Amino acid sequence: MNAGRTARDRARAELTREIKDAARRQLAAEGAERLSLRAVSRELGMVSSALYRYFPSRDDLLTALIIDAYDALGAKAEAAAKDQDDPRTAWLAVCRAVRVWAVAHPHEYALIYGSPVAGYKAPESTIQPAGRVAVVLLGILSRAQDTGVLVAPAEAPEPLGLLAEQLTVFKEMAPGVPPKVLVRTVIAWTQLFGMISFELFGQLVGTMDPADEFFLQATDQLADFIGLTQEFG
Amino acid sequence: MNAGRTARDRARAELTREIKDAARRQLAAEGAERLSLRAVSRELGMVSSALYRYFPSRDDLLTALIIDAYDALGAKAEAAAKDQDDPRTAWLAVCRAVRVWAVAHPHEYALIYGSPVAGYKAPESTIQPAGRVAVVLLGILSRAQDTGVLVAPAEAPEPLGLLAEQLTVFKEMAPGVPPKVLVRTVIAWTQLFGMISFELFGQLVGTMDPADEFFLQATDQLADFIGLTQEFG
DNA sequence: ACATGTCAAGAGCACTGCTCTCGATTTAGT
DNA sequence: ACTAAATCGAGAGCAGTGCTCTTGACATGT
Repeated sequence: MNAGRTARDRARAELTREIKDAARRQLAAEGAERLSLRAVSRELGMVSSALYRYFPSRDDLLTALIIDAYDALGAKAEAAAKDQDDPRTAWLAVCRAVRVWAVAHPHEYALIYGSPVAGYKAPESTIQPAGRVAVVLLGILSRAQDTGVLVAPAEAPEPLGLLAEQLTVFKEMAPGVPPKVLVRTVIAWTQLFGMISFELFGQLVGTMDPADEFFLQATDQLADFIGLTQEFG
Repeated sequence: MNAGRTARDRARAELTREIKDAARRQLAAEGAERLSLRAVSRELGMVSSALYRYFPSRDDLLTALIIDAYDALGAKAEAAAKDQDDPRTAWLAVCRAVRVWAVAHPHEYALIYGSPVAGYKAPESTIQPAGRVAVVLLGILSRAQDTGVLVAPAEAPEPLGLLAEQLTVFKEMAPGVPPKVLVRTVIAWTQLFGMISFELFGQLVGTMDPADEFFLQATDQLADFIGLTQEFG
């Protein structure tokens, strides 16, 4: 049973990886819709039907790519956060890292944050990797709270009713952070990806393109909005 | 030359409309990727090749649907703005109208604000309709400025350099509105569609779903963020 | 050495977008 | 009113797609 022991197991793992690599290359070149099993098989010099031994369907191959993309982005976000001590700097670094990854892998970004692929239902296995960036952001908030550099904005209203209930998931991930800050964090979270999507999907062309300065300005203001104070030397 | 005079012209206009309607039905049922010319032709009881007399390619049909979608959304936004006197109320009404339309037409929303269709390059003709919602929002800002209910936030930094230059387009559409407010408007603009995209594309499932209360809360705070003050009875 | 499970290959089905040709019909110019 | 041009739907056909099923070769564990 030992994983990867027999030659067959090793060959299988290797080929699975090669298929995903080829698929990623196609994804980058053509986009998700034009990802074709036959083209992948052609690139690998095998027959299309053989791919079905490794991925039961095109959707399963897509799922694998989606999970890999979430994980790659999540890893970048985690790395960016770890490099910084000051929570506000960490926040900005994570925002920047997410954008850098997105710009470098636009098709993979579109795969996970763009419109859902037609007829494709995201399986359970994708939701955990999908949450990694949010976990990082909440971790930063939590640390800021602990070190006293998080100052809940006075003008932010206290969330009530259903909205307060919906925060429970986040409360557990960032204990001690005031609910009003959590709401603003969710706002900032959707804002972060909203900006990147607009940039990558061409909505900013003719106005805020290139978006570097706008992005810096926006994430900085969002840090204020959340209540992440500047640290003093 | 008189448009729509001959029987042929009328028949052509009619059929063009029917093709788009059928395509929209397919879009709603299956999504953009699965929009098939053959299926449309089947629904209309004609042969697939005949469709090419009306739309030179599948992409051209998509373009027509995209423009129609932008126009439909733009019309809703304009109507929502016209119904309100108070700028802040108008702002909230437009945000709400955009979301209502998006929820009612998720596939059309995905078509215009989701990931670009593979291999599809948006033609010039789409950029004017694409700007309608932004024009409405800037109009509200401009009116707020004129009536004195727009109070530029003191803590917002003054945009400099490239960022200040990129605002020129918006300055013309909303004369008199301070640059710092324009930057925040763009932030709010990306935020609005970021939230809706997250909601429609399933990123909020398990947390802020349903997103009604969150959306209300967010748009309200965004109004503050921009500087749209509450009006007093 | 043998039965078992796994593998790539190939043929085939029902689709797709798109092109071209073919007559039929309608329009526009004289 | 007659004719030439433009337009139309139909049909065949090409190259591509995802996917299924069968076949024969190979490696695996006993």
